[in-house]
Amino acid sequence: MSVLREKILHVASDLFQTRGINSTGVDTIVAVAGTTKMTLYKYFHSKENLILEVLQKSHQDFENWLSDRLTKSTKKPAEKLQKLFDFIEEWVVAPDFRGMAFIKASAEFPNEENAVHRLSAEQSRQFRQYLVTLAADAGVKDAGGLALQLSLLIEGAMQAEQMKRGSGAIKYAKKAAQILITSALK
Amino acid sequence: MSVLREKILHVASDLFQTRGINSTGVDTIVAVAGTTKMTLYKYFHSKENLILEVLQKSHQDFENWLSDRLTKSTKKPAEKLQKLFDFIEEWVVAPDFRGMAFIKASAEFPNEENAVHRLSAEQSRQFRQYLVTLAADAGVKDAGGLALQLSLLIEGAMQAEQMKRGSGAIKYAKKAAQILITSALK
DNA sequence: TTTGCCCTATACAGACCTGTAAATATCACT
DNA sequence: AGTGATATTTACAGGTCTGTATAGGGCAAA
Repeated sequence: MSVLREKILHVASDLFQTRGINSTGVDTIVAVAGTTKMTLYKYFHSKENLILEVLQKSHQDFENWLSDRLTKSTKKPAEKLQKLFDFIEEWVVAPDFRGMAFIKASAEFPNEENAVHRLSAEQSRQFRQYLVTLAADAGVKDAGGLALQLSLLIEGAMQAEQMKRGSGAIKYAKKAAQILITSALK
Repeated sequence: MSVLREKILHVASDLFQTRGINSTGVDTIVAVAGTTKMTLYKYFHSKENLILEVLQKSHQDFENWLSDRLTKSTKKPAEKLQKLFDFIEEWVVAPDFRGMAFIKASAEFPNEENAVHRLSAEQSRQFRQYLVTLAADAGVKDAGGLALQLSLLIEGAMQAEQMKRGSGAIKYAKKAAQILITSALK
């Protein structure tokens, strides 16, 4: 894959998170990436297409990172659930954390028929599904229920942290998760 | 206050929620409201000003409604905390629910120095502060902690519900809240 | 040197955006 | 009838947006 293509993806991702998607023009993207619109439109045929690719990359990066981290930390399914929030916290307190991409995207494109909104909803569903397998492997009875609750805590904490850095939301989310997990395992 | 002024506020609030703030032009607002730009700019001197007023109105409407509902339901502080999620659910499942305004606004204006972002953050803080008093009155020791956790659940559930209506997120948020409240009261 | 390929530079079309100007219309009140 | 406040109409200025057209630069391989 072209180096320019990846550069554009990376720059666009950064600008979308820090300035908002609709407030970031393609002119700004190519200027920061050090290329021209012609090249951008060669690789991504429209801005909407670029947005969709940025979303997918962001989501994949996050899920890959989390999944790697979890599999390397322990092999016992029950412990994975316990470690989950440690890694989420690690992700959130990283200096380049800018919020969860699909949450912002769905806010900027509220129309349910819009392609960006649909992808965002799909990614949210996918992430929750990943939590379901974690919970099920750990022996939780209502895995779907616990996964949904944990996803609310995670997405809520990320939302809170990007709204006000250092709010400590993730710390309390972790404590809440501990209680909910313990309760669900009984 | 002028009837046209209120009409503009109402229409803008609706359009901002359903189409997004940046994607809604003032031309569209005045067309739907049945008036003209001149009138809009007489009452609200800029679009940013209009956005800020819409945000404040939305937030006040929500807090007034919730506060009224709670004070009328019971006088025992401990019961208020229990009833809280019943009313939140009632609010969320209403057919005209479109998500929490300040969450979307902060996503569309991520810059921390932006006036809209700052108001959103302030409203988020304000809502959490309201939960703190509820928890404190109910005799919770770490009222701030529980309030933060409940706010994560509420904002997460609202986010999930506006992303996909009828997701049942609020039901599981309620169950989680029950567990967290019980645990915090011990 | 020529061919082919990737990228750049620049300009532009057409649409939409916010905000304003100036003249006109409506209507209540005196 | 006349006055003043309020709202409408139409037009426009100046800017930004997405997407495209056109011409050329740089470089590797034949």
